Amino acid sequence: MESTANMRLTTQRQVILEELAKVTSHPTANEVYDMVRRRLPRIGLGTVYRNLDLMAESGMILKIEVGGTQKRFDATTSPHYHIRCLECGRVNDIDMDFQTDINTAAANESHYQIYSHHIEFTGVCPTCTKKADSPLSN
Amino acid sequence: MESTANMRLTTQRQVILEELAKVTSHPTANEVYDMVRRRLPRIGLGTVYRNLDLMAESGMILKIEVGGTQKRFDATTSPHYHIRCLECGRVNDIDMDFQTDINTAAANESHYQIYSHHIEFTGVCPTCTKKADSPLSN
DNA sequence: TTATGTGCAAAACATTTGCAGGAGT
DNA sequence: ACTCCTGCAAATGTTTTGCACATAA
Repeated sequence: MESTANMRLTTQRQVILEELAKVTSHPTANEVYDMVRRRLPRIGLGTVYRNLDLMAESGMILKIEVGGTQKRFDATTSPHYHIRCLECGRVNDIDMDFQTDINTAAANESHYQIYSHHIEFTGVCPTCTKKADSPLSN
Repeated sequence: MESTANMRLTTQRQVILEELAKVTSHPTANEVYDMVRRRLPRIGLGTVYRNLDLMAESGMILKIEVGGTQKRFDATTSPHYHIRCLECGRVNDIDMDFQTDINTAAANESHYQIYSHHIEFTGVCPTCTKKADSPLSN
């Protein structure tokens, strides 16, 4: 299930991975496409989607399913939580303790087999907070 | 921000709210549309989307932004968490303690103004677990 | 009466997919 | 060589929107 065995090392895949690793933001597929296109102008958006999904399935990267309209991707695969700005949609990491015991608590309350959990905080990022405070904003 | 003051009480809105309150599942806009259409065959999908969004903004219902491809809606507005089945996409409530102190922990780790948080568990629901166990599944 | 809401259809997005040709092993 | 992968474009699925008509207050 987490095998990279049959994955060819194509130029497109290398560049996608490199570009994703360069940033600490959590770009959408389209943002990755824009980044990669600067180096590979002929790459197709479909290829970016296909490869981001494949890499996420194989565990090389993380596909972040937070609120908002687009999925986001993250080269940091260790478990961590995210915070999303309600104004601009930006997503950042939250460096707090991983709640290891929370799955057990949930297992007691449901008949699901529980695999994992994710916490998403919502709020307003520093940049947007400044904008809202500024007298220029209206 | 949470005012229902200017919202007319139309038949469409009453029915949407009633149908949503009938179920404990967390239907997508399209599922609400199907439910409502049995009583109001001429209602438009756009009306359902518009009203679900308005009701969510006014706090009458909850718009659930979990993983998966569609947003979901919930007539239960008290704070609670959700679990999503990775096989069939179904979403259920998790009746566990609300982690009131978690926002403070996150506030210490970010410069965001934190409004709220949501926890989404992922796993396999009882129905899909049975299917996977069954010798008929392959 | 009149501002707001509705139905319908088209548009706007995000994502997936089919296929002919291209490239890694 | 032989599969797997890519670019391109079309298709799909979800949500939003413009507009003429309808309706709650």
